[in-house]
Amino acid sequence: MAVTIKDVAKAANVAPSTVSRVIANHPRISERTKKKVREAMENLGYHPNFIARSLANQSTQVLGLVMPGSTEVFFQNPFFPTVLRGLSEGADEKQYALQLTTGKTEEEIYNGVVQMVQGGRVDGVVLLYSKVEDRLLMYLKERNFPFVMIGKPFKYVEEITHVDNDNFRATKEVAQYMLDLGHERIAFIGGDLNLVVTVERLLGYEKALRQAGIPLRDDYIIHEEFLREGGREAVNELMMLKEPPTALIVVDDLMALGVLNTLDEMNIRVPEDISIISFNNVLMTEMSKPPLTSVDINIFDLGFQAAKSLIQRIENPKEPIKRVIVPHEIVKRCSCSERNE
Amino acid sequence: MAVTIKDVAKAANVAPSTVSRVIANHPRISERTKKKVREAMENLGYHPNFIARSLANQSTQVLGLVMPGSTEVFFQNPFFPTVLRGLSEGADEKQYALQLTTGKTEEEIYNGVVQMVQGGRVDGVVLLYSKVEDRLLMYLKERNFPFVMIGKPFKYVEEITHVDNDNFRATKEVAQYMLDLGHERIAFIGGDLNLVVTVERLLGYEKALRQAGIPLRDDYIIHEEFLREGGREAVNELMMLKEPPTALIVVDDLMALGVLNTLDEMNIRVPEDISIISFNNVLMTEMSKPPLTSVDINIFDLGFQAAKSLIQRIENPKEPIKRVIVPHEIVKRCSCSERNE
DNA sequence: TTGTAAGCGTTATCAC
DNA sequence: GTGATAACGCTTACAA
Repeated sequence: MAVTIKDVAKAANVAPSTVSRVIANHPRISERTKKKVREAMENLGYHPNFIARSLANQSTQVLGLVMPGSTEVFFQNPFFPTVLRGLSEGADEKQYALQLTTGKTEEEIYNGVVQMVQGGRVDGVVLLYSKVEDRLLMYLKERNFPFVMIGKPFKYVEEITHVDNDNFRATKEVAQYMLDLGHERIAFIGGDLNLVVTVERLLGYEKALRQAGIPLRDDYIIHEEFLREGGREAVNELMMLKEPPTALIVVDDLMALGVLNTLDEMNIRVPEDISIISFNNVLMTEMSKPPLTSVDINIFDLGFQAAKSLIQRIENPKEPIKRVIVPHEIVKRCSCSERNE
Repeated sequence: MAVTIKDVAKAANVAPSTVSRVIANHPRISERTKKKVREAMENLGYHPNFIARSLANQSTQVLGLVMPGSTEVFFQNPFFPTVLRGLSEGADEKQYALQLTTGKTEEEIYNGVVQMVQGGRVDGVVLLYSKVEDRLLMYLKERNFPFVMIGKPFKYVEEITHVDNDNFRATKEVAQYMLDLGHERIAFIGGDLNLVVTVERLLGYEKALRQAGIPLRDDYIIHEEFLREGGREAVNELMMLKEPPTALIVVDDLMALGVLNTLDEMNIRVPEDISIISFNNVLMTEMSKPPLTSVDINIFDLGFQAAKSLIQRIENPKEPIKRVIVPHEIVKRCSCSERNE
């Protein structure tokens, strides 16, 4: 059995409560006893028991991370490890630990989170996504349980602490960039329409075109659920059109890679024949052929800020709801060029 | 305040212990009381408190995951999310949760794990790597704390539960494959020499060449710590040689991608001028130009088996140490061809 | 079959 | 300043 606070107390000839106070660095404890107790702790190799502490405190110093339902797809995306690294650093700074939800289906995940929350395993929860329809979100909101969302809430924007890019503006800028290069036949290859990020980006794209007086075409807007394969599919559809686009806006680098591959097989050159821009700016964008122009959304920061916001929310529940917008930036590489007629 | 076992007891007109027994599905409880209690739980919306349970049981149903010191590099590798998915499924099956260690430096991680372990936060620990020299390993081993390693232990192979590929044999096969294609000038581009996997693969490579009667050349063996950049570096060195190799064995797909890029810049064609094979068979290998021949090491399974082995170890500490070897397979794509003189 | 009560390792509220 | 003691929510002998 491990050495407890009582053992230390005995060894140092004080009461357990005194030991507890020394650990907490309570102010009114004489330096002498502090030293005495600390020595005893050292000698016995004492380490505080988190579980007991959690029970007494009603707080665990653990943050729960919630993946979207389609774990398999999500895990494949370089977005995940990077945001995780950000979360990890943010949590670490304040001495919080990270716990993952497991579960493959949406149902399993929901139940897992409910257990986590009601079971008192975590002090707060990070939603790593934002869906249009989300039971879990409603659950957390109703309980008033501390949570933060990475992405923009579909509803209740003012009532939910979240960390996000301005995806609407980013995509508007991206479309404008293509317009400035002389493109007019600009297609949009989006992801799962249940994700708010897809919606936001689509709206930004539409806005830019509309402002430029270019009519929107349904056949230029495609949504694919899977990343790599999705890219292939989309290109196949678009290139069959009588008037194929000369520029593509792709909502994910991985998908863009699929696009690039398929285009290559079709002997369509990038950027000479068609321009491509995508989102996330993950490592691989540098290594593709040609290197992809991509919007850096600061994934690490998304995670880092989310952890910090959540912890703040946990520790100061009275403070007002916070929204953090992480800046983005178009990183120009070699996949876009002026339109050649 | 949340609803507790006592509230349920009151509502059902039984003692708290009875409620506890119902939860545990204790055999000698009458069906009638079971029903009564369950209804009360339902009505009150009762959820067991994991923390309290953990304290009473001295067990948390949580597994700790330990990253190698160089978190940043590790997170970038597609290996990580895949192994995590495997761990997640393995843990989920037995209703265990996953907790991550945070911390950037090796020192921070070490302390984090010690806290986790001594603080009773986790029932067992997964080491996601195997290093030649490892303080943490020694620490866990000395305490006899349940843990499992993904990779081959450098020492105490018989005494440590681990899940691994047969990397020695795999690399021998890979080298043999190159030999069979007529290559004799085969170079090896390895990773961090502190990782056992690098060592094992190097040994397999050497063995194959020696068996074929081909003298080992120091200048054909290169080790790089970082993945992408490492690939570039290595190619630069190798191609400067008077007798550059005609085949490359690269220990990581990501590194191989860097290799491919650099080669392309040098106008060296793959596989016409040089053949390449790498390890891990991550998604990107299919998408590179040309698609990479790679050794599938079943990363998901490594994680899955690790979780299962660890849980078994936790629940049956008496059982003998287990070693699981996950099979590998060379997935032939387009980056290797017969040697052209 | 069920109830009583001690215990898990802390923290926190009183006293002194 | 420090020491008793109750409390956190659950499990588990031991009784009944």
